[in-house]
Amino acid sequence: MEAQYSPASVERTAQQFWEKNRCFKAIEDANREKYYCLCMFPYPSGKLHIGHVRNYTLGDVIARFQRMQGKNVLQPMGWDAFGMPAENAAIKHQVAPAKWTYSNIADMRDQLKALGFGYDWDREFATCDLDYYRWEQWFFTRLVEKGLVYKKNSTVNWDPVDQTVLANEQVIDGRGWRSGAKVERREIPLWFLKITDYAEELLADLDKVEWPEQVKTMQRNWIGKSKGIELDFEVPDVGEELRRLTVFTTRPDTLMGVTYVGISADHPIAKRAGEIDPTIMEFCKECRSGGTSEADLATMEKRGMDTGYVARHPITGAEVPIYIANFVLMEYGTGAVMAVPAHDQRDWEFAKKYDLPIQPVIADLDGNQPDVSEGAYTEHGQLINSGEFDDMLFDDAFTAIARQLEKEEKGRVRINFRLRDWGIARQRYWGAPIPVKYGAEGETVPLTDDELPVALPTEVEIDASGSPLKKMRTFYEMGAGWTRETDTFDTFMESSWYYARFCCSDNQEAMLDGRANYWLPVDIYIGGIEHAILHLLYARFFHKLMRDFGMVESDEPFQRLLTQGMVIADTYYRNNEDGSKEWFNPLDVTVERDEKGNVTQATLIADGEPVTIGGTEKMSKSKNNGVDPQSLINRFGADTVRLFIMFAAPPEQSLEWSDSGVEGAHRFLKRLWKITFDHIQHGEPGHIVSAELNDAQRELRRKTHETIKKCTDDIGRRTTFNTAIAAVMELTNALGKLNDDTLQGLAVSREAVEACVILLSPITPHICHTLWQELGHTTALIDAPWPQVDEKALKRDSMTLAVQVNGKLRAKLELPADADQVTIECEALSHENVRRHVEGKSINKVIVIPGKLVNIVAS
RNA sequence: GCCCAGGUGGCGGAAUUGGUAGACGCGCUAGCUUCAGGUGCUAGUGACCGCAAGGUCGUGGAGGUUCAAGUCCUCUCCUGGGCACCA
Repeated sequence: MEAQYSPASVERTAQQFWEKNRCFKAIEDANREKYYCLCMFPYPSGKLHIGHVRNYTLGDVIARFQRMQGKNVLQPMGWDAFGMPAENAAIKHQVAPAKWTYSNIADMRDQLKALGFGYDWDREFATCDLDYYRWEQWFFTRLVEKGLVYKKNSTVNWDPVDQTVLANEQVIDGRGWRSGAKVERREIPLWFLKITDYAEELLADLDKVEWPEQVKTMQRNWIGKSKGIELDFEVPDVGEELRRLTVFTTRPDTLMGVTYVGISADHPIAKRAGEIDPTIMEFCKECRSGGTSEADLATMEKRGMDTGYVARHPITGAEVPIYIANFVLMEYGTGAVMAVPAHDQRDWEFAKKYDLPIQPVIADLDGNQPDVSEGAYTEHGQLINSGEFDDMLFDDAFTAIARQLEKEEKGRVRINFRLRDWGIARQRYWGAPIPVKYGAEGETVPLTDDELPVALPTEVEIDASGSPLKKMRTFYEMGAGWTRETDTFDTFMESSWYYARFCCSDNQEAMLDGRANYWLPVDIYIGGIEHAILHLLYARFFHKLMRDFGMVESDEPFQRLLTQGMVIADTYYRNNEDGSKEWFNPLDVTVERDEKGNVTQATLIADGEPVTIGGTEKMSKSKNNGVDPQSLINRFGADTVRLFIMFAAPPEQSLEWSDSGVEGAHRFLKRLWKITFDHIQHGEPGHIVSAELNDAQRELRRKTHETIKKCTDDIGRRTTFNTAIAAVMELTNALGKLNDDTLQGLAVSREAVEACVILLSPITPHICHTLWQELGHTTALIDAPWPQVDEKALKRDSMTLAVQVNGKLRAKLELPADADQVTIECEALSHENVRRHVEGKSINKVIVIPGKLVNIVAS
């Protein structure tokens, strides 16, 4: 065995062994328990970044651990290859998206291999492969047949200079990112999937999955089921077809406090008012400027204008004004809201601004009328100023008001969802073409099976003015007056079912086959918390669609979910003369510290001059605080990178990058190597004979089995890999302290060394592979079973008890493990320091927590 | 603006069920080893007081519940994620 640890050769050897023996080839076997471990596949943007490394290390550790538990493990990898960055790169570098994407994939695949991840590469695919997206097109046409697809007008961000649709991220402060032009909200017809048909089930089935509670809560809130009343105001002066103005409210108990009605600028009544009054028309136009995102809409200045029309209150018949309000959107609900300024903060602010009446109709539970001069009173309470409904509480008022409205056919109880249907059409090139054709007479028809698939042309030139497909007659002209749809699918479509395709990616005849039911559902799905809502909700929806077509049997795609935090790093910068900042990579900066370790100053190595220390932020190109995984692998090896990433923080938290932390991880692996080397040098151990062990040997043995117990729980159940690594570090520390060359001494040391190697092997598989062989094993570590805890070795003869007086620690007692309550109390009370603190006081109570502490309550 | 998280030594973090706050690592300090070190080893390291024994304070802030609170409750401040066309 080499005395020195050299990661490059160790890693090459291990990776060649795994590849030669096809260790990660997953084969369906009905007699074995399967484990499908999946990480969110990457967008092939160019190079792997540390966030990917974190994600995939987490997955690989779990996959290797489960394999050692005897499971038949599937861990695939592929590429989420359609999307905007490829188009942006095409504009910037004059390279076609397909070429750029496949070249990035080749680079990133090499990097994944260098990190030693155990993927079944035979199942790999990219979503931009025709063999993948053709099934998506086929499935879409089936969804059309089933009535789950429809076309309707929807609002998009329109850049009037570039004459193109912008994504929300391309709208910065209401302006197009490239043109700088003021963005307009424009309505165009788009394709939608009826995800709302599944709203109830998407909500209910959250109870079936083992996901973090916070993610389930976010999804529940997103789906947003609420019970309310849909009710009709009558608009007398607007003409028969617009006479009924419908709103939805979850607070019918406040109905008597309605003092105006707010409508969208796109509402038919607003349009009618605009036809009459040009200032209203102008106002409606202004309401359409700015971005479409909910954050934009929620933070913009609330503005409104009186339409001149009035609405008749459905119960009192009183007339209230109808206002156009810029925060009411036609697409959400009915495009109109009833406003109760006394009990809704947004309505309150609007009423104050436009001097509309504020009428309190809810008192607190003691019947006190609320003060609404400084803000709305939004709590539930008892009704006042509400005529026959006075003194009712929320539930009774809801029922009574609903009954009356129903009787008069002016309203009905409704379950409402916040969730909206999924707009799946994009006016972009680099995506899967939507398989629809349009006839000369305006017919819209899905393509037939023999017209499928629609291949995306890859020889294209791209500029900033929208999709080239719209200019390619060879693409869209189908003959006989038929033209093809030039919109492409939202890329969330591809990421909604790739996990299923991995089960049978070689099938050329069908989207999925029976193998999907062997592997699915995914046992654990690992990826960024930023996907908590959209991607995960769409994938759940798609799974249910596939289930209803009989392609999968399970209700949910992902049984367990692990959401990882982001990777952050220090930032350093200098201010330029023009007010901008120049950012320096942490590698180019040295940090000085005082004798306590506090950072005093940071200087740029290149010129020795100081730089400003910025915050610790998400690794990004713009802040120049990224770390290149490849250079780390070259310098320290993949195992060091994997170890540091798993050690620095638990998976859910953000991970702060630290170069000295990486060095520390490397130091630990060198130490592990040296400990194993030294141990082997000391000769062959005997067999452990429990009865013959001395105290030090017994103690190390107990530590070994405590560590096995803790690591098993930390990796398998808690997924806190940082604490598992810390436990192994403690074991190596204990191991280093036992210098015992007797046969029994070497035997317990051997058990401890092997435990370290095997427990770390999912995390640092290469070094452990080699050390295992050096320890004389003839079979490979990857096929070794996970170690078992010897409960007998865990037994202790004595215990340490903390003794508190009035909750403050005053002494520690070492007592036999089987000491009884009376003995414990006597020993605690007779301790010198305890006596000092209870002197002159009477003891009221003694609380004994077995095995932990004694608290003496004295006064 | 709305929804969801998170704030613990100089730093990353640990404390799993209300029961000894600071495991493990980084950094720093001292010493030893080595021709040398960006090596290895040993010891120390929350703050304050004290020669020591020991004591006081301490988990973003303010209250509260409890024999006991980092952990539970109320309010509040700050940071991060998501908000439907970034992936």
